[in-house]
Amino acid sequence: MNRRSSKDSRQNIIDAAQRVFLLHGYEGSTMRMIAEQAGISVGGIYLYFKNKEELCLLLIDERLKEFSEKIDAALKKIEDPIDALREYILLSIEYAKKHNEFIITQSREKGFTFGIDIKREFFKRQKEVIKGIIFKGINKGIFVNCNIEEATRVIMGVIRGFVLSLVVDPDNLFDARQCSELILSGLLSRSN
Amino acid sequence: MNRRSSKDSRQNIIDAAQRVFLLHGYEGSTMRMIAEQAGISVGGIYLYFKNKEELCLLLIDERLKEFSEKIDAALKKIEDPIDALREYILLSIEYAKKHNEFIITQSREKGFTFGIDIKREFFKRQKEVIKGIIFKGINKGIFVNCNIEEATRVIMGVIRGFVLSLVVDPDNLFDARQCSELILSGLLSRSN
DNA sequence: AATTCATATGAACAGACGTTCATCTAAAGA
DNA sequence: TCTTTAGATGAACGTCTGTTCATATGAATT
Repeated sequence: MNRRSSKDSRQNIIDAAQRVFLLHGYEGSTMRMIAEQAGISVGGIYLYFKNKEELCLLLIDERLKEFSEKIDAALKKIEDPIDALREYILLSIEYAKKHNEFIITQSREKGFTFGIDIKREFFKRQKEVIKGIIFKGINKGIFVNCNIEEATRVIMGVIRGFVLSLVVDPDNLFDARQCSELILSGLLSRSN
Repeated sequence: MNRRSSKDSRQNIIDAAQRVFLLHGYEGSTMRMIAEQAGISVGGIYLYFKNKEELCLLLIDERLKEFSEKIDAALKKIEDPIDALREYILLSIEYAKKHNEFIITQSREKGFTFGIDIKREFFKRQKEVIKGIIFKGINKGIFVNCNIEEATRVIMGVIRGFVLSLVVDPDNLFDARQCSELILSGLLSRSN
């Protein structure tokens, strides 16, 4: 039992948990698995985290924040609403490929409460981002004057469709580019 | 301990399981819960079903078959590919509202691959149905000449997006009608 | 009434999991 | 060198779950 920096140990646990949750999901991951991956005892985890749930919630929070920052950074550099929306969809789908496990996490088993506040907050913010892009597009006369709320829901729904397809039918994923073009031409384009 | 018809008891268990899985998901449902709902002892369940997994798989199978039959019956009466596709999407989304618990099923050991063989078979058949509609539409000159495989993937992805939204963000569901119009106009329509 | 049959019961079992905590130990400080 | 500190250990605990199986019981038959 070597003495290690508590900072390192904490990070080791976090990294290990990320890997284990990714492979096995929340319920399928045990603290023993995570401990092994982290190279620390199972009791040692509780020196840093209150419990399994807190550990997972922290990861969810981090990942979703990370995504939001990525999006903000990317959109800051894009002026054209068409390019912005296209970029949003593509980034979303790319991110989903890596972190879908935190979106479809066990909400049902915990009575829809597990991480639900974090996710709701996240969805709310993403919704505002999309609405902002659409609104700007309409103002510039690029997009049709549509129901922004509804268009936003469709876009988010489509991205979620990709997420779920990753999980249940990974051999049949639609093309991210074609999908963004569908939304641009079918939902928002003035060329109709 | 009253004597009951074994047939009734079996059905009671199935009905109860359906209700419990719907509310709590697979992992969140215990055999004790199901037994209570069915009005039978927990050991009594094993007189009819081998185990929890078999009970759930049977339900998944039944529900997906039921849906397929509904779809087939409805499409049999529709000649126009536009109406057919529209009907397909609407029926899918309506059914998802009632039975999404069998599409997003997760177990501790198998994660989302629980029941995956049944689901794969189901997806395969639905894919053929959609492709059939698109193919007919193209032949009649109603739909654009597109990549049928990819169009099918997009359609299935969009429906899955609705399914997942039901679970993680039920307050923001897109409108089924608008969505089917999006697909019709943005993906397949010759009016572009 | 006694026996058989069909259905049911629920305590007990085995296993698994998250968590606790008495104990340990190496490193740092006095 | 001795004491303190910081970090770690892992067996044990309590709880829960799926499943088993010895036993029970009411209805039907003899």
